[in-house]
Amino acid sequence: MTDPGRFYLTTAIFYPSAKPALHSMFEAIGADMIARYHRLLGEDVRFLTGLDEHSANVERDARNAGIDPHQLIDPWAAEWQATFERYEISFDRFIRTTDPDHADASSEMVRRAQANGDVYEGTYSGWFCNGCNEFKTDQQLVAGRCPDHPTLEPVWLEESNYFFRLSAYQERLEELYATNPSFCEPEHFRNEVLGWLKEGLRDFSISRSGASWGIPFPGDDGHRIYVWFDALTNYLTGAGFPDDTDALARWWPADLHVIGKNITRFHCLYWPAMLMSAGLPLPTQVFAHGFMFDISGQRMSKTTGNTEDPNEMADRFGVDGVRYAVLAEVPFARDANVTLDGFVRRYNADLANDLGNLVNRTVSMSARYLDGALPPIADATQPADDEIASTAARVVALYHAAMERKNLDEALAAMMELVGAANGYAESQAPWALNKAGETARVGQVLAVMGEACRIVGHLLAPAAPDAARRIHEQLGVAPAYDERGAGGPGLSSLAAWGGGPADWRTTAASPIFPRVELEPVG
RNA sequence: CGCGGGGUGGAGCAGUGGUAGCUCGUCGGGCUCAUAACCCGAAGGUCGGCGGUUCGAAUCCGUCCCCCGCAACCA
Repeated sequence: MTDPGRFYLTTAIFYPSAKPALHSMFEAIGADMIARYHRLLGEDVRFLTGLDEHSANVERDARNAGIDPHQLIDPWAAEWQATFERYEISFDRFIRTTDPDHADASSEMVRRAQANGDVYEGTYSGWFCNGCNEFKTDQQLVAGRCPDHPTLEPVWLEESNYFFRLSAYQERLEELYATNPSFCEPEHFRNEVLGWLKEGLRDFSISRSGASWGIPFPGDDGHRIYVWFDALTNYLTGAGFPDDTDALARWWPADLHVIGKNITRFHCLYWPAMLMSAGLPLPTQVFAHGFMFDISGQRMSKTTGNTEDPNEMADRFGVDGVRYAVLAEVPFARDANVTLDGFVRRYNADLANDLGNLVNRTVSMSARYLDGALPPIADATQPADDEIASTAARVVALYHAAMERKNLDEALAAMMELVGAANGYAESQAPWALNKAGETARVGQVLAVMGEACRIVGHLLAPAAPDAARRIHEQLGVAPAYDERGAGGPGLSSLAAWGGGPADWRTTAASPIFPRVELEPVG
């Protein structure tokens, strides 16, 4: 039984290159919104992300450059971590699979599988490229040739390596999904997993010989641990496995693995089987998100050059702008076609025009008409006022429900509904006209309602765009209720309750929080 | 017949039996507190094709076409 007050979540570890592309940031940003949301709920959150560094490509590129793999990868890792930090990804640990404690964890997982009789020596066969010095899958080969070494004929090679007896877990995995279907969400990806399960599970290879880059295979120095016992185990390393029993008791099993939809097979079948073999409890849920595609439906990737540079985007419309635009534009559970212009339009429409302008007009009028002093919200009792209050309550409920299902875009759409209602309220109440008519008391009530709506919106925005949320509250004159990571607050239900504003509420000076961004001229 | 997802106004999406909705864009009007922002209204779709069930189908059934993903260290 895990402590309901704690929440341990992870992203997949990223396959490194010189610097992260937008699609990698998408997963980190989505997971970060979930992490921050749970901190806002008052939970003790641990958030793990990092890099998967034991790739054959890294070894090969380093060898070609005549350097140690670490010389190649360390600057990359520094660049990734810096970008994650710039993007306010509130990780507790940035794990690298080359970290020493991770080698211990991976080795221990292999040893446990061995002790449980789930590891055997078998024969792996496949197309081997002598240029790359590695096996290639059918899909990697282009017209039967290695794309990197088209002049070389790949050879069919067999090598002896170690296998994990996944097939032995067929029934237990079937039982897992029969009793606990939400282990894999969303449903359409679970259906796919169930399909694979129905087809029958095949043992998978867990070692490679001949490589020196990687974690030595326990009991056979000629082999390195291959992929999954290395990569998946990072989630355990990040929780203190195997030696830090206190941390492990606190954080394992994980509450949530956020992953890309392409690796559901490994997280939803391999991983639980590995944990069963090791005698460890299973995570609560694996959530697979969709992908971003460019406008023509092409998958974004560095090779096709159709991805965006997250640092350039942040230069253009701010870290929070990018975070929001990406989260709002892509349904987390599904694929989406995206464009840079689409992100800019989303930013302008939602953040600059609707939300930013709402805050700006509220704070401006408060300063101009009331010298910044907002009266108690309890004075605002007209039907229109009550209507905004009930809209706020309904929106907060929708927001929670959407977050519970990890429908991040839906949560933000709910937030925007309150923004829209508040802008409509401003129009119908017209405090500028009331002021002209000398109805000062009513002006105060209307602006108090608008300020209160903005205050709540700020909290709902905080997991997605933390810095912008801080600035909104600053201009409203609302003291920070939690730290920069969203922790230490009284809980979102009290923060987002109508009437939770400061007792003696003083707004400060208005200045645009989300400046409009011009669309770049075509061509 | 391998498995899964998808095909809805110019773009992106919601909608699983009862007058087809949202956001952006476009056009018209209003307001002037505000970031040329905000508010209201309008135009625009035979819901991939065909067949069927039903009083009634985007929604259920059948069939066909097209797109995407899938045991790979690609998010």
